[in-house]
Amino acid sequence: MRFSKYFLPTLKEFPKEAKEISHVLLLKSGLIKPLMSGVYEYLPLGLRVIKNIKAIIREEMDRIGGQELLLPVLTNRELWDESKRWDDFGEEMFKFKDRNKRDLCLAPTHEEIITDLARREIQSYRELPQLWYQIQTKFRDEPRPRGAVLRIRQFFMKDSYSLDRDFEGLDKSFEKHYDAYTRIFRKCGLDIVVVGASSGVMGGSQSNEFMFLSESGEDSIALCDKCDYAANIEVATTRLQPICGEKKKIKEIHTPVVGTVDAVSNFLKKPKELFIKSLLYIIKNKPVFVLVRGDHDVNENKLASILGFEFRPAHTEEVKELTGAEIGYISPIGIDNVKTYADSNLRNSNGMITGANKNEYHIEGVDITRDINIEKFIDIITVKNNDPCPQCKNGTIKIKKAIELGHLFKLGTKYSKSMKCLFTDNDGTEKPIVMGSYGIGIERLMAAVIDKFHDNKGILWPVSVAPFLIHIIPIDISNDNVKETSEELYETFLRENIEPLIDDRDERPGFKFHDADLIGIPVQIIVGDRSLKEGFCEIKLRHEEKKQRISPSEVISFVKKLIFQERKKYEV
RNA sequence: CGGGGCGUAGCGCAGUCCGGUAGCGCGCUUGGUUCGGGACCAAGAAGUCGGAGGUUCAAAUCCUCUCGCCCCGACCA
Repeated sequence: MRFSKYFLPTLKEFPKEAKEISHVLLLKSGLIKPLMSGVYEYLPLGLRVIKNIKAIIREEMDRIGGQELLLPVLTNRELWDESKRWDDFGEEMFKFKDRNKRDLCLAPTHEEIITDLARREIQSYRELPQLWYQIQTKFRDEPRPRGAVLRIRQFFMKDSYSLDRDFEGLDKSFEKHYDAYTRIFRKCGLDIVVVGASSGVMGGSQSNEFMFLSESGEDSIALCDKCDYAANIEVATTRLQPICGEKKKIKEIHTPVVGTVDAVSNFLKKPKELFIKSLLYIIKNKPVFVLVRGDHDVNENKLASILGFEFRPAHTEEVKELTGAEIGYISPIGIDNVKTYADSNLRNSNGMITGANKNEYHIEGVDITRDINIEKFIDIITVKNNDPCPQCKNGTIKIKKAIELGHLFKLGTKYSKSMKCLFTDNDGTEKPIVMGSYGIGIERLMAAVIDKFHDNKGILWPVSVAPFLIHIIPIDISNDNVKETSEELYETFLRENIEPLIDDRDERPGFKFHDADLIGIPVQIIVGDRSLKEGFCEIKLRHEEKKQRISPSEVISFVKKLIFQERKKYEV
């Protein structure tokens, strides 16, 4: 490709709207352009990267027996009503009506479409298992798109769906994907942490996320510093030492400060873990107390999965009406008609402090078993940095930011049951197909690669996804010697089926070097009059400082060797 | 949805407080000089001042409404 003809609008200045490094470099190096909030145009250079990423994914999906297909993006409401997800997705779905006033939506994912296809076409256990995948555009009306392609409303996703006869089959399909994903991300040069995760609106049992550690990430994950424990903060647990204070009688104490744990603990000069934080929720129109230790917060994601999605924090007035006190001075003590759930870590604690249900008063000496009627102890807190690991003896949890690149779900029979996707097993009975669903966000993957491979001048593409492998930089094209040599190299590489980018623009060297470093093509071949007179070109890897002097006739074989070596780094 | 910021030439911005009919840098066009890390000189082209309404002799500037974008939070496979 000739730079002079290439549509590659690099920016000279830093786009100030961009905060995350991947966002900055995607815009600055002319890979993408914004059209509207959360929707981007993929320019030629960016599309090349996306194609390479897709190729890696296809290779690995095919390797595990995946069959690529293409599904509609435009879908009808009826399908989504069957799984109840027309409502569950809610506003996040792009919904509209056709000319006949029929409800349609742009598919945010394709479980329903796959399930519908399978129920129409799969009849017998003999036709199972199947592993179907698609790489295509999906739509989600995100409340807040952010970080360029980190969270967008129209995006490419590789989604695969496994159809199995039983749960053992599902386990196998799941394992296959686990391996394929590991290979895919390794080929892209990314280190990945696999974490246990919540399945949310997808449903199903086991769910694993493939996380790329990055400060740009929107997810928080809990990692143990001693063992392999890793979980999304939405589901991460801990095992705190129970607080066993002195057994004493409960006693009211005056606390004339704002009713936050922070303020009261400061006022009483008592550590926060001695407090029981009482929160009042309304679950299915009924008030419920939720108790957590003062130094931790409730995890509403856990709350939802245990107590159901229909919940909300109680309003100030409701709290006052029920307890007679402001939020901050409340507790279940003395309030018998409200169910109370406590975090498991509060089990057996005593000598605790909690609200007195009277403004500016707390109670001390609380023994949770003796003084509070607990309906059930449940895992309900958000894990914090330095909490003890729930899995090993002496590990400590560290919280890290991460970008979710892939997600594996064991859907089980959620969709096949509700949509009657049945097959006849060898015993003659009809059974629901056991399903799994496995996604990878393509643009996020691209952003993650940039996040990992960049320096202060620009991107350093790994050869596995690089838009071009070779960037020929003639220093001065008005010099015949330079021009001829670089053109000859260009033509030769083309004949070798390696398409280089050649900067044939009549620009000054510095200008070209800056663009070259910005767009980050792995191998730079610098052709200048000065060095040609001494009989060589300069070869430089973008990610290394050193330049190597190679005579023009040996450039081709030298560069091919270089590329071969670079490729090895990303082989699996 | 809450908080903050911003819409003026292709890009980045000044001008808005205090109203007088639009400017700077980069880029672009033409000519020339240059040419190993974002060159220089000269001449030029290019703007519904996001949109609508209002106040005024006069609005980028004041008022009302509205559309959009970005960032933080809430939310979110």
